[in-house]
Order: sequence, then structure tokens, then C-alpha cells
Amino acid sequence: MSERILVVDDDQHIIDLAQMYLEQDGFTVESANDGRAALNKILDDEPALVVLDLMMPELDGWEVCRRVRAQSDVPIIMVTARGEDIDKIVGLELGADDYLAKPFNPRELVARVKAILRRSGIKSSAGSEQKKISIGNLVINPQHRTVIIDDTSIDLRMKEFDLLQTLAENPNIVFSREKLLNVVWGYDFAGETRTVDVHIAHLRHKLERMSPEIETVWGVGYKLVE
Amino acid sequence: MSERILVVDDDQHIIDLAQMYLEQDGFTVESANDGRAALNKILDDEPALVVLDLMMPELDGWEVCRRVRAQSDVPIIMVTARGEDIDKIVGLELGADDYLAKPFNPRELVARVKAILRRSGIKSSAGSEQKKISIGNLVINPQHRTVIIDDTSIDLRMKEFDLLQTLAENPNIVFSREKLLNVVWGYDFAGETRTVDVHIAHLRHKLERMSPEIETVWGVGYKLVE
DNA sequence: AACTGTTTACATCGTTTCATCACATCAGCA
DNA sequence: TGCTGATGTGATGAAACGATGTAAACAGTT
Repeated sequence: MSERILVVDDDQHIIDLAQMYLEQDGFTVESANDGRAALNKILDDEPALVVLDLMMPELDGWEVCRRVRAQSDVPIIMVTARGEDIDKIVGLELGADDYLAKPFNPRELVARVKAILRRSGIKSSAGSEQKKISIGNLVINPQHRTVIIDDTSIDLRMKEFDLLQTLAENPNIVFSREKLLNVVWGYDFAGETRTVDVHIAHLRHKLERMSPEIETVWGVGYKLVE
Repeated sequence: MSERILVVDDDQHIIDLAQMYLEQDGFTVESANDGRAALNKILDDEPALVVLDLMMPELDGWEVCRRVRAQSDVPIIMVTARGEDIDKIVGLELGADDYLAKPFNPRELVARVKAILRRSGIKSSAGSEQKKISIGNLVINPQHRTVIIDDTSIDLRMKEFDLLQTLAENPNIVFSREKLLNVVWGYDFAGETRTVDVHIAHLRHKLERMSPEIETVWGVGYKLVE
């Protein structure tokens, strides 16, 4: 039986992205688009954890958090725009358990959800540790953030690693540049999609001896194929 | 009361073609065949806009433009042979408001004239927006450059669309291949008239379900009949 | 300065669009 | 009917366009 996570945001795109990643790790995701709907779902459905956007119509995150806390100890991860007063959010007036700055990397969201659930003593049915990925002669260890090809360790930079991990988690699946920007850079990264190309080029250069290859799907994006 | 446009060119054929299309859209057209006559007309008659060929006997377009600018802010569209130094023309030394490369499509000339007049805040008495064309089960939207037959969108290439639009704007009127080349390809397109036939064939194939038909008028040309 | 990441600039590649050719077919006419 | 020039249309190659690869310039951190 998997934990139910409630994701609350007025932007459906963010919900979709979070949902995709949480479900991939074995969670069940419910969603709400405004504070009032969120409040109802939290009290009625009793999710194991709530991801709550601060800025919302109807009832904002602060108010939802305050009202929930009056009746429940459900863990809450607050999502905030950068620059908002972080101190007030965590552990203080509001009693949120953690926070995440926008734009967030969905993989980081998953990591925090797992961390909080672990801390709360709830045993996640989702494999609580990230597993090694092994494709051909490529071995990725997400815990240590290391990449090994034929027993040789490869030194990757952060973006390169995230990019490779994303592709390797779903081999043979094509990722558009936009999708990669969403996942690796965060959902509202404002820059050029061409940036992806440059990191792909770096990866190809460093991973010359890798047996799975990063293939270009013309007009669409990239995929990793064995 | 319609705007007066002055068209200046040493080739009477170009003037005639431009005049036909501009008048069809509700403008009044005056013309001049050389730079000196142009200068006089501009200063005496004060047209709302000037279409000026760069290459002319007596006074060339550069010189005319320079002298006009000394006394007047009348919008000028410069017509140039391809490959001439565009940057020098628009907004720089010469102060022209727009330019058009030869050979130009008369429909595009009309569009630019309207755009400039709109930008200049002069309200065109010509219906300033292109209207949809609807014949039988055929609907053409020139703004979006879309073609719909029986609620099904048809994907046309640029030349195909221009050709169809030209025929559909004057249903039951026969267009010779030369006329179609003038209007769709530009007035001094040098190629084969048979090129028209090929595009007509493409159109007939794509528009099989269209109720108006493209008819061949033997020895003359094509027309669209309901 | 060293390091990382982003953007820019230009070369290259793949696709689409177009013009022309080649040949088949057709309309008109004797 | 047979002839002739006009038209229909698939095939082909060239050009235009847009996508991608990649080095190098630039910007921000540490």
C-alpha cells in the first residue's frame, strides 16, 4: 500500500510534473488547485504528506497551513518563490516541516518527501533508497553521484549528472528539451533550450566509451538507447 | 475618402500591377516614372504614402528619398533589387519606413502599405483587415493562412495557398498563367509558366473534396467555379 | 584565478518546398 | 481517324529553411 501525497498548486503544470515524479517512485498523488479545496482534502482524505504552494488564490498557503495545524500533524512541505521569508515558514509560526524554493527540481522534491516520511517514522513503501542504475557498461550511483564506465570513474558536473540520470532512468524514452529543462533545471527555468544541447555535447564527449548511446531524435529531443 | 498612394517606377508594368492591387483594396493610386516627376508629385500632391523604386533614371531612389526627407515625413516603402544593402535603406541614412525586395508579390505590397499606414496612425478607409473567403464548402482565412473544407483543415504550402487565394478572391474569373505568375510569384519571375500547372495539380489533389472546382480554360488559364 | 554553467556564433545536417523535366494524356481540328 | 499543341502529373534535383553539434565568449561563484 503506497503513501498518498497531496500536491497543492494553482498551476496544473507543476502538479503534473510533481505527480509524474512522485508516482514514478511509488507514491499515490492527489491534487488540489486552491487553498480551500486543499483544506478539505487534507482533513477528509488524510494524506501522508502535503506539498503546499505558498501563493494561491482563495486561501494562500500560510492560511491553509495554520488551519491544518489546528487539527492535524500531517507533514507539510512548503513551496515558495525565492526570496520569501524562509525563516517564518519552517518550524516557526507556520509549522511547516520543510520548504522548497521555486523553481524546484522535481527529483529534489521526491528526495525531500522521502526524507520527511522517514523522519516521521513512516516507512515508505517506495524503495526508500535510490538504486543504482546499470545499463550496458554504464553504472550510475545516485547516492554518491558517481558514474562508472568499464570500471573507470567519470567525473561529471552537476547538470551533466542530472541530465544523464534523467535519461538513464527511462532508457529508450525520448525527452524533449523542454522536459529536460523541467526536470533538471526546474519547471520555470527561463533560459534557452539550446543549453540542453551544450550539456548533451559535453556528456557525449566525456562518455565516449559508454555502450548505451545518447541518440538525437530529430525535431523532438534526446534518448538513451542500449 | 480613400488614401492616395504614389507609386514610382520606371517600368509601367510594375505600376499597373501595383495599381490594380492597391485599388482593389480601396486606395487611390497615382504614379510617376522617374525621380524628378516623383519629387514634384510628392511635394505638390502630398500622398499618404510613397512606393519608391531604388533604380531609376534621372534621380535614383536614394536621392529622391534624401530630398523628400528634407521637407516631409511621408511614409516611404523602398523597392530594391535583392542583395542591395538593406541596412542602409531602412531607418538609417535614407530614412525609408520599410522595403520590399524585387520581384515582389503585389499582395505583400498591399499588406505592407496597410501596415505602415496603421503604424502611422492613419486610418485606412480600405477594410484594414483581410476578410475570410467562403465559397461552397471552402473557407479561406488569409490572416491565419488556413484553408478549411467541410470542417477539415487542409495543409497547403505557401505557393499553393497564394494560388488558391488568388483564384478564390475572384471566382469565375479566368487567370492566365502569366497573370498568376505576376500575382503569386512576383512581376518579373523568370521561370516557366508550366510551374503554375504543377501547383494547380497539387491543389486539385489536396482539395479533392472541395465543392468549387479549379477549372481549366483551354488555351487560356484557370478559374475557380462554384 | 579556477570552476561551472549559459549564451552566442557559426558550421553542418535533415527536411520541406519548389522548379523543372519527362512522359502520358487530352482537346481541338482536319 | 490521326495530328498537334496544350495540359496532367510523377520523378528528380536544387534551394531554402529549420534543427542540431560544438567551440568559444561571457557571467557568476567560490
